[in-house]
Amino acid sequence: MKLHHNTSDAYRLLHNGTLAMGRAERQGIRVDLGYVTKEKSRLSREIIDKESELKDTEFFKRWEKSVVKEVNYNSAVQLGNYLYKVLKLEPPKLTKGDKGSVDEEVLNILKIPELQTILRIRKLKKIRDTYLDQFSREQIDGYIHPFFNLHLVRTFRSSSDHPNFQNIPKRDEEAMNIVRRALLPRPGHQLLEVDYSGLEVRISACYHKDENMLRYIKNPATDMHRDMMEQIFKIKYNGSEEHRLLRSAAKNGFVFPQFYGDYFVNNAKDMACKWGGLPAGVWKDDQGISIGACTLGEHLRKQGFRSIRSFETHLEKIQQDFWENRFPEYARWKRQSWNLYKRRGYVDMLTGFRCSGVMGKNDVSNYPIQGSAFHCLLWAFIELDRTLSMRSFRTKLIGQIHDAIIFDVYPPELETIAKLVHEVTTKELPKAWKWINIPLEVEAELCPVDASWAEKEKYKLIA
DNA sequence: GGAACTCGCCAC
DNA sequence: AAACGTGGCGAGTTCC
Repeated sequence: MKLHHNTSDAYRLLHNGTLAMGRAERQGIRVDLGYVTKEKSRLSREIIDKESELKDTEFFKRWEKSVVKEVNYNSAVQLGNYLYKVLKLEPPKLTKGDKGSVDEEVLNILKIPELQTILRIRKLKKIRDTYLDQFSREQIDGYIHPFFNLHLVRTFRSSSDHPNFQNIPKRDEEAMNIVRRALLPRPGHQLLEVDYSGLEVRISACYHKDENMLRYIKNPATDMHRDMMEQIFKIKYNGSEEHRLLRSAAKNGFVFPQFYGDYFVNNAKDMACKWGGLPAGVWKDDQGISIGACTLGEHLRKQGFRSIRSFETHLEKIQQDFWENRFPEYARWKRQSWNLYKRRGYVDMLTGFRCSGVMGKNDVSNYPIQGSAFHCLLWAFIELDRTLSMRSFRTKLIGQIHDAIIFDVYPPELETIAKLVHEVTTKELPKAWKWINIPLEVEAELCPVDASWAEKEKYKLIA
């Protein structure tokens, strides 16, 4: 596939973006090296403990007897052989290469206590070897300098490496705390993160201009994920913890995958496994969906769904309704883009970039949205970087995560910075790019002075 | 000893 | 008819 920055606007964005990224790269991010060293050895101690716990089991001794050389419990191949060939268990799920999978989901399903130990070790190793190790390896005088590449990604998004600053743990509480605790502001400064809310969904609306989608975006009283949750589970949203969980199942298990081009069969399976706590295997059969204790399963059973089949059929209808009635203009835009691509061999982005070459149906609609959503962030990043250097602020931009900017803030400048960021990201950008037909919103998080990136708190940019 | 592959897992 | 988009990186493995 080929990419072109075929307008001077697109060229300038890449040119100025590269310069701005370069400045952030040179600034770098401060690392607490003493902490990293101590934390790595603490993790190593726990790994050794768990290891001896594992090696002490009958499960492991049988494994040792089954192999000629030494057992490596970190090896997916060896674990797969042991579970599915020696112990002759039925693989609940296969990998892309058609072998028995041994990922986290599968190991949880198998209900073998020793596999929990392996999962624990995997997690600790991930934290130590992928994140903390990278920080100590890449740091120079106590600062890491992640690269932000603008020339590597098919969609004209960015990527980051050495170390990758764009995949630092966030959702897993423990991993998040351990890893982010290592990243600090400059002495006497504080870290600030500003995120665009729902940027890709909003940018998609700039392409398809779907009336119903525009209503959802423009009216803060409405919530498409809540509506989808009510439709899928046939209940009225009441804001309880349970209902919030079901809303997130609807959002991340149906709405977003549908936008990206997934379909109801996968949605049903995925929702059942991830939010219903159900083994993947049983979904192949026409088995009951109330196995185990699970919120989602409970609700579905109450609604009269007795099998995966019936839930699938239900989601099939919802999918139909989703594209035919809820977002018909979005669906039309997807079809039109695909037809246009088939005639011309390329798709253009609203930001002046062109993707051409062999693309799949989903790519044709996903690439322009993903790319130009990032370009919004990039435009704001360039503008803020320019203003901050021109006015000799001591606050610096130090990184970017697709729809978020990370600042190292000099506290006396905080209020000025907050106003400026809000102005540039939500007001100036739509003035510069007339095709933005929706309001843009940002959310911010701020760490206390001298506190690590683990200590983010919600922060209002404007009063 | 390195390239290229698979698998698993982190982010948006 | 077909069926989820973009990355980086570590460990294990195989091949040259």
